[in-house]
Amino acid sequence: MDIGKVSTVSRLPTSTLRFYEEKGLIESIGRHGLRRYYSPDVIDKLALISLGRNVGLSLDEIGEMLLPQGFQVDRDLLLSKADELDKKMAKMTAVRNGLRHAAACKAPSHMECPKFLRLLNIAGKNRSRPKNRIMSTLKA
Amino acid sequence: MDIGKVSTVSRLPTSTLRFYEEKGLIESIGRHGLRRYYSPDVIDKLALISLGRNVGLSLDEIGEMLLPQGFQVDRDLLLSKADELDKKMAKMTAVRNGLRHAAACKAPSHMECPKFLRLLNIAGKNRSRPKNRIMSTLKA
DNA sequence: TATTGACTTCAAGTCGACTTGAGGTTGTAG
DNA sequence: CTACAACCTCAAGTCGACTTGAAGTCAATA
Repeated sequence: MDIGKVSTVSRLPTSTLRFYEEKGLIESIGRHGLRRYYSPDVIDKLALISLGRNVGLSLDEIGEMLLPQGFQVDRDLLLSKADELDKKMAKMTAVRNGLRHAAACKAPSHMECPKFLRLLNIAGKNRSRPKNRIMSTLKA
Repeated sequence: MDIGKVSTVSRLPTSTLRFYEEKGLIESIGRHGLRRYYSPDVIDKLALISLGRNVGLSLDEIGEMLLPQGFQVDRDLLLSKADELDKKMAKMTAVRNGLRHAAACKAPSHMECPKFLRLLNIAGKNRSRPKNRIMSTLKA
């Protein structure tokens, strides 16, 4: 497939595909003249990358885990990423509960509502800021 | 408290505190000369902000929900953010499962392992890229 | 064969979330 | 009363993840 086809089926702009290739996340199977050609396999790989981005992994993190044949590398890394996801989900659950409570609670100030504070303090454990960066807005 | 105290207890640099103030996320209760003074309440608010950042909300999103007295604004917004968190957690669960499977599975290529693909396809539903941006690495 | 639209490269721009730096002010310990 | 650490402002820089733009190449259709 050429890059245009990959772009339409993956729903990613060609600029992003070139950028991913430059970063070593995907590779073309060759060129026809200047033009990149891709194996259809790239589609699944791109889906995996998008999924990773969607759950908050950086391109570098994804790159560490993603060899030509899918997720791989040392199993410990994979498992530790899985654990990180679990931790983050625990926090997200607390925040979600806090939001639902705030939406339901009649208290004038949530900062003084013990239930609200309790919900969020559970998650407040381990309150470190991320070392490098941000996360997608939950648009996804 | 002065900004230095807030910084040490919140574990956020003063530059971040000034930046948050500029964005309207927090406010000082006044000045002594040039120097900002804060009510102790700001600490909880900063904890809420950090928590929000940690689970992937942008400062703007947090700002929408965070009035002087904590989470507030229209309940529908709060509930829809809660729903977004649920959706993202569903994806994260799928990825986590995929990672654990990949770590355990002896198949040479996960891209051809039906179990792996099935795990991730669950999450592959609704595969759109976020409109604006990223998410913290899971350092937190 | 000439055009055109899809491709190419490379450099620079953008956005969110901060951080850093230069240059200035001030509350307080000595 | 002076030194100085801690504050201040404002502009510019950084980082990840892309996007945009200029300028060029080329395969396929008219």
